[in-house]
Amino acid sequence: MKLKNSFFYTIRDDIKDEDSKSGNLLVRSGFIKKEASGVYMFMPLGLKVKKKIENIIRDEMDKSGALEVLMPALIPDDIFKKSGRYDSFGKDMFKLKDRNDRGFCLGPTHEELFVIAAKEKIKSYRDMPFNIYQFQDKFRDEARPRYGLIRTREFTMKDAYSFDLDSDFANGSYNKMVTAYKNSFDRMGINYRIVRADTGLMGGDLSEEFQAITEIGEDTVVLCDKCDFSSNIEVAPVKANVYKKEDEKEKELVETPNVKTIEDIVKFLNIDIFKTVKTLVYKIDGEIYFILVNGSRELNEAKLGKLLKANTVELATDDDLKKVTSATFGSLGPVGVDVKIIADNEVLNMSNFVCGANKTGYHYINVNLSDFDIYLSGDIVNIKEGDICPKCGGKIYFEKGIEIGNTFKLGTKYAEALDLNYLDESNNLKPVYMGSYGIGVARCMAAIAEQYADENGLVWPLAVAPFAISIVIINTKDEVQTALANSLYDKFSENNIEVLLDDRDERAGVKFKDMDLIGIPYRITVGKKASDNIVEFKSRDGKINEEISVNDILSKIKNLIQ
RNA sequence: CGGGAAAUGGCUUAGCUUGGUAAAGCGCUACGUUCGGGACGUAGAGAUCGCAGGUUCGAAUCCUGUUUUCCCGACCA
Repeated sequence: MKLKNSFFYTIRDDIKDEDSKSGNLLVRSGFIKKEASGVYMFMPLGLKVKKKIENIIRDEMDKSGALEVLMPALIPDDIFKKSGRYDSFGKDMFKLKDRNDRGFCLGPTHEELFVIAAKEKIKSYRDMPFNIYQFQDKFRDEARPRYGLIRTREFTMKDAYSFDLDSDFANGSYNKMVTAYKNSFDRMGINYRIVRADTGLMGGDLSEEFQAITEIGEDTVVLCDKCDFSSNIEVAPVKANVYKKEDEKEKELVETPNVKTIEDIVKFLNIDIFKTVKTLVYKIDGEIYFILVNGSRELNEAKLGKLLKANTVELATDDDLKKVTSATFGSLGPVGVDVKIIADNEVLNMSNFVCGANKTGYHYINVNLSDFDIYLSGDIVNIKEGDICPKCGGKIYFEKGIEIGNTFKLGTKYAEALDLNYLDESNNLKPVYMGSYGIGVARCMAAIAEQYADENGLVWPLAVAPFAISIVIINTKDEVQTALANSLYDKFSENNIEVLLDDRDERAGVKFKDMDLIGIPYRITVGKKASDNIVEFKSRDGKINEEISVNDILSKIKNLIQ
């Protein structure tokens, strides 16, 4: 590509309303442009990077034996009604009607369609295993698009689906995909961790996420400083602190005016936060519960929901609370209330603790488990930094992550909902075991931009860079320079090396700044020494900066890019 | 969906408190001087100030509504 007279632009100023590093740089460098919240155009260089990422993934998918297909984005809504996900997606689904008033949606995901496709083939146990995948734009009307390409409403996803006879075969297919994913992300140069995750809307038996480690990630990745434990915080098991058992004292009512929060009570009574119990009020499937956690802990609603096998878990309102006690938030506790009480495991280890007295402005001190009844207990809190690793006893720390890939063992959930069965050797009808596997293509692009950028702009790893080399002509009026630069351009092109020629009539500084901003890995500068057949060779990461003879340049670059 | 902020030439912003129909830098056009890390001078083009109402002799500015965008949170494969 030659820049003169081409569709190429950069923007000098920071972009208003594009605060993330990757979003800002990708827009400034002219790779993408925002059209609406969470909706982006891909410009020539941006599209090139996107395609590179897709091709790496495609290559690894093909190597794993999967076959590429393409499903429609426009999908009749009744198949989502049949699987039950029409309602569970709710407002996140873009819904529309055709001219005959038939309901359609823009596909938020494609499990249902792939099941229908698979039915065409699967009749007998001889028809499996296989894995089919696609690159397809997904549409989700996100409540809050953000961070440039990281959370958008239309995005390209590589989604794959495996079909197997039973759980063991399904595990084999699953592991193949994990390998393909590792290879893909390694080739892109992404720093990532594989973490255990919640199965969420997809359902199924197991979910793992590939989390790119960045400063602005949406997810909290839980890691151990000693072992390879890694988990999304939403499912990280917590090893409850064990406290020294004290002799039980008699509980005592104390006046605590204006004490609302745990911090207030810790200050007011001058006690250790670990001696306090926080009481939260939740409405779970319509019923009010008091939830007890140690004062230092944060409740995990997903864990709570799972413990009760509940469909809806929501914070109770003031009105809900009035039905069970006259006390207000800040003075609630488990003693003397006619409400089911759910306690975190850690609370079971506590004694002589402090909690609200269900009388506004009062707390109890020296409360013990014998002072109230616990309906149910379990692990219902978030792990926190400094906690003991549930696997090895090391120390837990957090990183922020962007979910770039996700793998699910779906089991028979979709096969049963959508009647995907096969006949086994003994002529028994059995449900198919599925797996589903997604990679967010543009998220990978954003994650790489986040991980590799510096103060001058983007720094693409070679594998995903829009071009391997840029050639800058210092003085376009100098015929020697122009001729040399063009001959180098032709030579690289002939050797299938992707090259960008900056032949614009701009001052040298402008071109240098632009080449840095768009992050081309290698740059050749054709300047004063062109007449001596000498050019400069520089790498974007700063590791190489030298003068080199044009006779050596091709072999040098071939060596670098293999 | 809760909380916060913002919307003014292509981009980034000033002006708004205390109403008098728009300003700067960058970018763009022309000419000249420059020319190895986002040059400088001169002269230009380019904005019904998000939209709709209202108050007023007069609204970018005050009031009401509305739309859009970003940030924090909730939600989220």
